[in-house]
Amino acid sequence: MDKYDSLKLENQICFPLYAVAKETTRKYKPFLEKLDLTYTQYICMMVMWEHKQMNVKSLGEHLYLDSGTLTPLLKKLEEKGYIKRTRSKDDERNLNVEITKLGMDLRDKALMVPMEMGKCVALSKEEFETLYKILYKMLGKVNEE
Amino acid sequence: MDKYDSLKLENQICFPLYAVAKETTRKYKPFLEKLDLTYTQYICMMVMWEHKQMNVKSLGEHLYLDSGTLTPLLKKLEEKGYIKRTRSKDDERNLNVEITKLGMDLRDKALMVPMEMGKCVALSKEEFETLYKILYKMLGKVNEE
DNA sequence: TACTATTTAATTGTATAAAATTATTTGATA
DNA sequence: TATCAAATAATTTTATACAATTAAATAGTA
Repeated sequence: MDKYDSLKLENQICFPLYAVAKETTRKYKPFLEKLDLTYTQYICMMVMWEHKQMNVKSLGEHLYLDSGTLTPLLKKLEEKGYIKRTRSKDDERNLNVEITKLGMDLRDKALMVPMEMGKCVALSKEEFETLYKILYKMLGKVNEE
Repeated sequence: MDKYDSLKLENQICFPLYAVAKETTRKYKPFLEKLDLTYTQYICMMVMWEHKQMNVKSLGEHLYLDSGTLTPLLKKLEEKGYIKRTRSKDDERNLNVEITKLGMDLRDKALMVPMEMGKCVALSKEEFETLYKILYKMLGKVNEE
């Protein structure tokens, strides 16, 4: 127990958070490759599958990402043909993102992803729920103020 | 409850993991700037403060990072004067990383970081410990196989 | 010993991320 | 209405990350 204990990796909560997030994302790769998606593109498609249509700002709020990340990412998704980007007529500052037929078709193939990933996460139902609650609590707290 | 529920962000554990890790890392920035460190450089220094000396491979195992990330990062830390990089004489494949006097001096200033960050994480002692256990369990599981 | 396989860093290429700045459009108001 | 402020994406810059490849050194072995 010395003065510098607080600076040890093992005493920090943020390090395992960082490492688990990174390793988990990495685990997605083989499954997402079959859909020609990266992890960030995948979570973006998840929002689009559900909402069909959304502007960049809202998308960023859903995903905790800003336009610096989203703009190039959305251009790639558009190149793949999964979404369409158009300026809103009501307010030309807004860029509207809309899912395409091809994008919607991808949804059925994507069902395999959470199913396969579920096998990789070795948590009980209770642990899953506990983790879920704590993370969303942190997300609320980290974001406030 | 429909067929596609598993593809909603809110039903996935990996998304809040990803978001919390990202937002938490971002919270570090103002504190780490005072030390002229990024988050990745900081966790790298944490290992060096504790071990004083270590090769790139071990460092990567501690941090879950590979040479593609570490090589440029370590060069930057060397430029700042916090570490020294030298080939091992026993085995010239190994690059030995050693902390410098300047690097060790940084340790006292760094004590402020976990202290300040502690205030930002709104978790009870119990939640902290529960989260800690679950994350390390996942780290074990995600990495095995 | 000569040859092969393995280990270790470094390099290359692609994709995030975030902060800061810029450009355009819209809203507010004097 | 003219001007200023705010909102929204895009751009620029810097720093990760990781997969795949390369290069060098070492270990193993016929």
